[in-house]
Amino acid sequence: MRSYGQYCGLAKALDVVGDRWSLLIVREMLTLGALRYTDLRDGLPGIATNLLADRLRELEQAGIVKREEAPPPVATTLFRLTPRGEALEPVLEALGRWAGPLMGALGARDAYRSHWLALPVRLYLTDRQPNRRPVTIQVRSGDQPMVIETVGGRALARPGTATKPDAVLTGTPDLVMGVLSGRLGLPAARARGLSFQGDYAAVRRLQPR
Amino acid sequence: MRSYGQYCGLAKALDVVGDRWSLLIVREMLTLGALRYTDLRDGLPGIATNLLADRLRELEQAGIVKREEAPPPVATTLFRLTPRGEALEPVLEALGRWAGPLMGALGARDAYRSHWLALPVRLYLTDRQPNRRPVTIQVRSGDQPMVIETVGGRALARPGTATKPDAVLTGTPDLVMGVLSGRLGLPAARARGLSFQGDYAAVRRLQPR
DNA sequence: CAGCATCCGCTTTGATACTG
DNA sequence: CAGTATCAAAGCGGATGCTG
Repeated sequence: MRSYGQYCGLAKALDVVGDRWSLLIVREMLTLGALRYTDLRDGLPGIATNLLADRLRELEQAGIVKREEAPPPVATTLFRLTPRGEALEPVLEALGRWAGPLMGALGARDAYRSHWLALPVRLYLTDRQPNRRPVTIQVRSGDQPMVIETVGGRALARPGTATKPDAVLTGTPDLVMGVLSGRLGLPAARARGLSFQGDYAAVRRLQPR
Repeated sequence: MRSYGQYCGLAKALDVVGDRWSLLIVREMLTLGALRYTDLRDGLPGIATNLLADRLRELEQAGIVKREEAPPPVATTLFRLTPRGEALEPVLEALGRWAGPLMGALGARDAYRSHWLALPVRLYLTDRQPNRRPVTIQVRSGDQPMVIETVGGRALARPGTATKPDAVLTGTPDLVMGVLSGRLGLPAARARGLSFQGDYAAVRRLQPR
């Protein structure tokens, strides 16, 4: 990106992360940690491969991303956020929170990856009964199953399958997100196609903050 | 901006405010309130006028900016943030905070407008002795004089001149910002060309949070 | 296959000139 | 004052090719 050439913090920040795709690349690594080039590409549907390579170079130059050689037997390149890159979390949080009202029904052209659930779950959901036993919720939406677990008053989502989840949500991501956030009641979500099994109270322990 | 086409809050937010210049336009209105087209242009050195017109239209469409007809005798168009636009403040705050380390010495090609001081002062400075009488600091840097005043434990900056300021800072914006933030000591700033008169303790009451 | 680089058409941006 | 018009340059998206 060309510099704005303004002595202003906001402009300087945008000089570095204001390029198209840059913050979404940060999102991927903030969500999943160290990633291979191809994993990044899969998590960023729509990006041109040369742009991904360009951005990774620029972010590396800016000290936001570092490149690691994975040890054998994998022997591949891994991309990971530096501490400076991780420090962008409050920025993504603020933007994501502001975007709340924009997350309506899933559009016909909207791509979705299951792991995109992890960031909002971690940043915006709390466990309103942190002293009871942890809750496990299985989500089936998108390209892979996800598990949401509560730990220490917070909620975390990771790819995987739970053995005995308290609840299972299956359906499009807008319905799943709607129910998890409490924005959408269970009957309304079911009417729109969500499949729900288990204990709804387990879901209601999660609360936006 | 073309949509990323991703069902993810961050991507949806960037669909709306990720365009080049958009957040800087928001900065201007968040800092100064309702503004005329030409005032906006003056506060955004480097923007092409057609781009400013385009962005204002897009931001208006997105419900972030509204257009007002100023009453006579002014009879001009004013642009102002809607509540939805003002809700972007935490985003600018997070980005600005992250940019701290990027605000080194003023670059040869960096433009500067005095009122850019207002946002960092309001968002990052507190009065560490809120119960004492308010402090007034005059800043002379850039295109117009600015006054910083403490009120209710916070600091505010506005264009203008104080009659009897506790301190007066004159010099390049990097030195002024350095001294105000405490990042730069007074002797070091003076050695680099800052002119300081008055009570340094008044400045030291301001503290980054 | 992972990790790019190159090429090409299209869109966006930037600089400047002009207008009601 | 508040834009529109025009045109060149840069950036982006998509396809494809190359290399270890």
